[in-house]
This record gives sequence, structure tokens and C-alpha cells, in this order.
Amino acid sequence: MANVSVASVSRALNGHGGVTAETQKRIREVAARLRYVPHSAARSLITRRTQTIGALLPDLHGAFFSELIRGIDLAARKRGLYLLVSSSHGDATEAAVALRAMQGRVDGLLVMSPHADSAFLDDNLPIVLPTVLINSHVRSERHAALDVDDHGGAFAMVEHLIGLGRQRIVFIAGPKVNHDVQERERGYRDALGRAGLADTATILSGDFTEESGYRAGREALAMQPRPDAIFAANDMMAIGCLSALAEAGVRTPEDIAVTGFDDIPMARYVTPALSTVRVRIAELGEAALEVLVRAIEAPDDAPPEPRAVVGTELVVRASCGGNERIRRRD
Amino acid sequence: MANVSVASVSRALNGHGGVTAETQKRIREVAARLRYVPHSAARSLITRRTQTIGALLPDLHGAFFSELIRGIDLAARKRGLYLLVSSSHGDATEAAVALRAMQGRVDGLLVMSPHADSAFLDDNLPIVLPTVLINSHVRSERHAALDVDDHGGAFAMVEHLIGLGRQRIVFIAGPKVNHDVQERERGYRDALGRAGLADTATILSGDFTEESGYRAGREALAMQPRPDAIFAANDMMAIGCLSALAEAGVRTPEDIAVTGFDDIPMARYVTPALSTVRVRIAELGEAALEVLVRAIEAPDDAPPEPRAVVGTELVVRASCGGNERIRRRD
DNA sequence: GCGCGCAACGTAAACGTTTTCACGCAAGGT
DNA sequence: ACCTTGCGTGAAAACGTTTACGTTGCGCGC
Repeated sequence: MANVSVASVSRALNGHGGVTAETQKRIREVAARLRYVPHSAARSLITRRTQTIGALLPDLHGAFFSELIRGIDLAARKRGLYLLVSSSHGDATEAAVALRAMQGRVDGLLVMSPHADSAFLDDNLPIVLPTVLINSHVRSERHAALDVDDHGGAFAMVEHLIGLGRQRIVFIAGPKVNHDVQERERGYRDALGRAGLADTATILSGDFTEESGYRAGREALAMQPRPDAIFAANDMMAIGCLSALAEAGVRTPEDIAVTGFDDIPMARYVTPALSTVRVRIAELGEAALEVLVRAIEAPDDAPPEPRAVVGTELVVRASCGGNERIRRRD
Repeated sequence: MANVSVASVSRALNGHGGVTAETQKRIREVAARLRYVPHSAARSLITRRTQTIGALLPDLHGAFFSELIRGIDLAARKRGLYLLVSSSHGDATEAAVALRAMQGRVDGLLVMSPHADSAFLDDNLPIVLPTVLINSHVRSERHAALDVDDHGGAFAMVEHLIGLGRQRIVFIAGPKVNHDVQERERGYRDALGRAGLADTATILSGDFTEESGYRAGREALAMQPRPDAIFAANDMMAIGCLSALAEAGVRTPEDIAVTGFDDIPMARYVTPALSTVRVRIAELGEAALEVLVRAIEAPDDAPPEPRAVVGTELVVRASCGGNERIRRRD
């Protein structure tokens, strides 16, 4: 309709040059008038690019999931990339199916899955597909990885408690297999160690539920001597712990300080408001996508970027007895 | 490698018949051994199907977003469909760009956008692309639509309050343009009308924030005669309202009952625990996807399905003075 | 024994792009 | 006046499937 060949249309619309400014303008006008949209499948067929990245996520609820997607989506849109998500797969088999199904539909993959161990990835990922592992415990030479700075966040929180004069700080752990939990516990131990309190380390078990926090709180109350601070591996357990303390007539933070991890929306509303470590989840998503983009653009044989970490913020509210504030850590 | 033509490979792998069971088996084996995955772009090019559906969502945070995606994803995976999401676009221009960009990459579209009015859709949607509108105020003959039963949920809540003997029930509204708010208000008015209390209807303004709920709570306290129940259009405002009441030394629910809408996770943890209306969001997503699938499979000239609605549940906790329970409504 | 039909399979066109290559033409240098 | 250069453009191949159509071989009925 613009009296040119398809080749010129392609050149004009992609701005590759090689066409007069005048013909380019004409082609663009006709294209707009006809509401022409390039057929993406045909384009992908020849370019071997889909302009799409895939996100493989576990069965995640609530704020973490939505913030992560939000960050990824934001960064993807900025680069004109599409986002194919496959979330809420419960077991490794489902994850494997989803992973294989993404083959060929995406230029790169963001994988956050508790099921994704080394063997799993080797079995189901073609070597050629750039992949970024999020919060994964697998240490792979072949894939880039990005984690939350669980260690640093926990370290900062415990150091803060120590700075407030707390001497007997108990840690409520979460599910043992969880990589985040292990790192948070390590941060707890390291901070104690640095203050010369290594031998006071006490770990109560929990499973991330409010219920288990409540039980751990009661255990803590029964200890001799009583701890003067409780650091839970996540906010829900800290909230359960608060109930246990309140029920026993123990004052927070005067008698025992209580802190959590995650800064879920609820943390601000419980009484007393919960001190916690905020994870900048959207930022995690954005950063992951950017690492992935670089991996996609890099030559095939380039080594993956070194493992990186996104920062956390210490959120000081009433439950630990400090002055309320937020301190950002990068 | 299996000594057959590409045509037979295609037939074998797609199970179209026309090949011996024996050759089919052989082809399948070779394919598995070579880790062959069909090139989806090439397939889409010829079949004109992408096996992908797109979801266009506004800048949504928290549980609503994640639950919705979860429902959609679950239903999509069940049908072997992929999910392309584009969320968190702030204004109509961004939404339009996202919408156009999805052209040709998806077989159908799920649109939930406050910016998506009739004109917007007409401008940016090709007529041929099956589309389901979620929680939209536009009444279009061309697209199917699915809404939350805001009216029914609000109606049930107000009826419940009336059943508990409350006579002066105030409603805290949300943003005026919001379709959900309008429907919730309508449910409130209808329930009052049915009980012969139409002339007691009182609307306080709010904007969905906790802060505005707090202000509305103070307004309510100043009214003469004082209301004996406050129904907020969402939970955050109800929570703000609770603070205002507690601050004034007014007892909940004895003096004034307070209820919300949404059943956000926090609702259960405030004091007193908040009675509210739970929206089955994941179910909304699933249902929307299924309507969409039917629209895709229907002949092009078939009329869209009639507008449908997904149910809500009345969640009775302490803040309204009834016996705690959950009542499901379909 | 011959033709017919049918099942199994192969051949090749088609899908809509991008990109390489060739071509024509104008400008500029010898 | 001729060759070179470079730029704008068109022709055609290529991407990897699906599918309409053609071909083959076999069994069966006459």
C-alpha cells in the first residue's frame, strides 16, 4: 500500500536505516492507518528472540509474590520485554513440567523454587537458556544468582538489640530446609559472636506459622534465666510470640523485646508495633531481571555474573524498645 | 533420525492419527532422547494460536493481585495455557501501550483496569481478540465480563447487622469512581430499604486508606444520635475506624459495631477481630479464565456470555458482636 | 489377475517476518 | 567518458512447523 517491498517495510518499522526518511515516514503512516502489528511469531521464528522472559515461582501467597512480580514487571516493561509467569506449582514435578514448557517461548528465565536443586536444573534446563536463580541455595557455576541479604539483615537486627543493652537474645528458627532461615540464623550467630556473646546463642524451633511462634514464646518464658529479647525468623512467628508474652503478662519491650523479619503489612499494626527487617522485594525482582538481561545479551560462553545480594532495611518500631526509625542497608 | 518425514513427526507428536502405533512410539522415543521441543513460534505462525492468554492489570499491591494471578494461573495451567502478565501500569497511556503490545502474542485477554472505559477498549482492542473484563464498570455488548458480587456481599453484611439489632448503620464510602464502591453502597442501601430503614442511610466519605477511616470514625462519633454500627467499604478504613473508636473510649462491638470488606489477612489480627466480607479472589481469576477459554473456542460471531458474578463470604468475627462464623454465598 | 479403496507416509506449500545479496542509479574522481 | 563508490530498494531465502495433497503398497472383492 505504500508502494514498497516488504523488506523496506521491515527496515522502516525497525528503524534499521537504509531507507529514506521520506519513505520511512510514508510507511509508518500507512502502517498506523492500517493498524498494522507485526506478527510476533513470524518475527520470533527468524530472529530466534521472543522478547519474553519467564518467571518460575513456587506457590507463593500475599505480598512477597505480588511485590516480586511487580519489580520484575516494572523492569521488564522498561526494556520492552514481556513477562510469562508460571507460579503456584506445588512440587518438583509440576515445576519441571512448567520449566520445560517454557522452552523456546522465552529468552531467559527467572527461577525461584525450593524444588530447584542442582540436579533438577541440570535435568530440565537447556544449557543455552540464560537463567537467574532467586533466593536459591544451589551454588551453580552455570547460572547467575541473586539473594536477599538475610545474613546482613539478621546481623543488623541482632546488633541493634545488643546496642540497646539486650544480653540474652533467643532466635526462633523456621523450616530447616529453607535457605533464608539458614542465612538469618547465621546472621544471628555472627552478630552474637562479634559481641562476644557467642555462647548465649539459643535456637528455638518454629515453622513460620503464628502458632509455632506462640509455642516458641511460651518456651522462651519458661527458660532460666529468661531471655530479654526474642528474634523470630519471620514476622508471623514474632506476632505469635507477642500473644504468648501478652497472655503471660510479660511486658514488651520492657521485659522482653520481640523482633521479626519481612516487615509484612500487619507488622505495623500489632501492639506493640513490631520491629523487623524489611526486604526490598520489588527491588529484588528488578535486580534479577537486569542481571538476566545482561546474561541474555552476553556471548554464550561468558561466565555468569557473580552471585549478588539485595539489601534490607532495619525497621525499628516499639517492640524492641529503640527509637522508631528505618535504616537502609545496601 | 527416526527415518520418517517431518510430517510424520508432527502427526505422531500431536497424536493426530494417520501413523502406526509403532512408528509413533519410535518417533516419541527419538524425540525424548534428543530432548526435542517444538519451536513454538513456528507453530504459532502456522496455527495462528499462541496458547497464551494475557492479563492486563492495574498497579495492584498485596493479596488481591497475588490471589487473582494465582487463580488465573491455576486455571490456565490446567488447560495447558501460558500466562502473559502486564501489571502495574499507572495510567491509561501505559495501559494502552501494554494492550497493543499484547496483540498477536495472545489468544485472549483478561482485562482489569480502572482506565479501561468503553472508548479506551474500542481504540486499543482489535475486535477479533476475545476479551473478558474483570470488575469493570463498562457494559459492553462485545466483551464478556465478570464481577465480584459487591452488592450481594454488602447486602448480606448489612442484613446481618440488622439481624443483630443494629438500627443506625453508617457506611464509609471509598473513591467515588470505583465500581466496587458503588456496588457496595448499593448493597448497603438495598439492605436498609428491605428492612424499612431506608431513611437512616448515612454515607461518610473515605478513600480506602486507614487514615480516611480514622477521620470517618471521628465523624461518626460526633453524630447525633450516635450510630450503633459502622460498615466500611474496605478493611483498611474499618481498621482506621477502630482506632478512632478505641481512642475515644467507645467499646467495639458493645457500643458500636464495626465491619469491613475484603478480609485482608490483617483483619483477623486487629482487636477486636474484624467482621468483614471475604472476596474469593482466586475463584474470580479461575472463573474469568474459563469464560475466556469458552470465548476463544466459540465461533467468532457468537455473542459473549452474559455478565457473571462470583460470590462472597460473610466472615463474622468479634467486631460486630455476632457469633463468629463464616457464611458462604454463591 | 485386475482394479479399487484405504491406510501410512512423503512432498511441498504456506504462515509473516528478517536479512543477505544483487541491482540500479546518482555522484564523484580519474 | 569511464570506473568506482555508496546508497536506496527489491528479490528471494530462511526460520520450523502444520496440513492439503499425492504417492505408495497392501488387502480385498470381483
